[in-house]
Amino acid sequence: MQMQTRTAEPLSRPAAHGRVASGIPAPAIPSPAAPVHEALAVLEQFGTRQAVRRGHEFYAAGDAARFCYRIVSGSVRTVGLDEDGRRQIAEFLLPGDLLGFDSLDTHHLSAEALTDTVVLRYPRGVIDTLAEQHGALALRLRSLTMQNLRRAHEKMFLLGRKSASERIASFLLEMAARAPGQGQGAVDLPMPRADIADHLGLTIETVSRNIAQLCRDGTVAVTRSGIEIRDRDALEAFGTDTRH
Amino acid sequence: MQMQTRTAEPLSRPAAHGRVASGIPAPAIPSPAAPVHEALAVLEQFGTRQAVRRGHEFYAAGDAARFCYRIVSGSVRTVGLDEDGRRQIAEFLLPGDLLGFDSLDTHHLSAEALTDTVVLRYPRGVIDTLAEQHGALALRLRSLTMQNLRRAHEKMFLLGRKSASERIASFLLEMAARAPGQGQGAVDLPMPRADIADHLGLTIETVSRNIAQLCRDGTVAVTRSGIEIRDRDALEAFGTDTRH
DNA sequence: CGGCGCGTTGACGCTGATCAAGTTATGTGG
DNA sequence: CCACATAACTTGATCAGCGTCAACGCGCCG
Repeated sequence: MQMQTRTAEPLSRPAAHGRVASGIPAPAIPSPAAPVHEALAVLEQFGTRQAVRRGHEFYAAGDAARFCYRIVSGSVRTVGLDEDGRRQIAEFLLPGDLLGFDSLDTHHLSAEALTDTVVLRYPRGVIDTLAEQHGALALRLRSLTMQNLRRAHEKMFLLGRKSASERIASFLLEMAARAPGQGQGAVDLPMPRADIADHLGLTIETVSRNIAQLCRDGTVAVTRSGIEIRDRDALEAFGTDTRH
Repeated sequence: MQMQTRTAEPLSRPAAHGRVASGIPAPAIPSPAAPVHEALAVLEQFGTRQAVRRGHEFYAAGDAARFCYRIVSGSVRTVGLDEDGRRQIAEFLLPGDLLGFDSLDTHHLSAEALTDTVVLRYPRGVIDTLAEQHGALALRLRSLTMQNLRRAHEKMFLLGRKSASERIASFLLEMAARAPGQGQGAVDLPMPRADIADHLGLTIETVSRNIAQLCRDGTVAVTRSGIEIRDRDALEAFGTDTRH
């Protein structure tokens, strides 16, 4: 059972039940973090602060794409669901990442908060209008979608051609690269094992076993809510030469 | 050993050897086929006709993205290659399809002609300039990239979550939907089995076996350079209920 | 304390990869 | 036109990687 927050806008909702929201309008907040391209700066003044609780969704597959978001704090997953219940997580989003810029009319994936999350929310209409006038912004948005497309192709390669151990290693290295504290060190994994599995096209058990293996080798250590990379080289080699 | 054609522009080349080309400039050709959106019509006048022989490439991964293309006739594959030699085919392109609109600076995949192919070629610079002025075109291009992104997500689901037989069925149905003569009937498969395998994340043998199975069931029939769908419903069900 | 969500570990079996022939198309030079 | 070479495809036997099923441990919250 979920407690309702007492705020107004019903813009986020629990993944399967009713609607719970916490939207707080806020004017013209300058970029609080993350190196976002200058052409996107024009958007800033139209951003509205919004908080979404863990497990609740920003939007569902099939919803009209009325807003775009930038993550301020917290983390998000974009989820595709099959009629058979099979799940595919397209991507995990961390602070600074942009969300919902990849749908013009209708969202084809749903977006759910992995942890309590705060975002800046931009109305679609404003973005499209601005883009139409501001050529540089339009180009920037196109470039952004292309980056997503490139990442999607890399994921297609990972899913189609890599072994389970390679997938795990790639994933951990990717998360490490995106983490605030670069290089060797702690990597936060705000998502449960099931989400990692559904992202990598594996099962929970396989994910667990491979991480356990990395632990035994001393390549990584599991921490509360994440891992710590002990031997980056070994992690990069995991699955390519460690043939079993 | 490959014979050189005696034309000028070295814009296509054999997949691994030297350079062979057949570029014939042609002014202002109106859309010869395919329902392309009107906003793209402004591009038409800048198109240059180019022929590429089977097995030769339009561009390689890492090349500067100097041109975009529209397929007039023939067929194309976009290929990602790994240092270990593992291959991933991102998509197959048929007449009417657009190629190379998904890279701003550098191509991250290579594009190779599956069969002798004719395209209309557009210079990048012209497209970007036009897009900057012509808001509707910019929007259309963004929408195009988003469509590609959506297809990429569907492919991620296919690769991550579907069984071999489901992948084959999905692929054949997709090709059937894109074929000129819709519905039940002949589907041309201009690509070798190896390409289908590298597209679906399978091996040649598995592809062959599954198609053979469909044949035995009477669901499809193999023709020279393609298949014919005999029972569309059975094909859609293949792998979801036919548990072996 | 007991239930639940999450994670780990083990035993087993199936799907699809691998290895190995063998057969049919495609093309090339005599 | 045929002989030959090579690529493309098919088919079978075997194997292993990973999924499935099951049990168990742990932390959290009511």
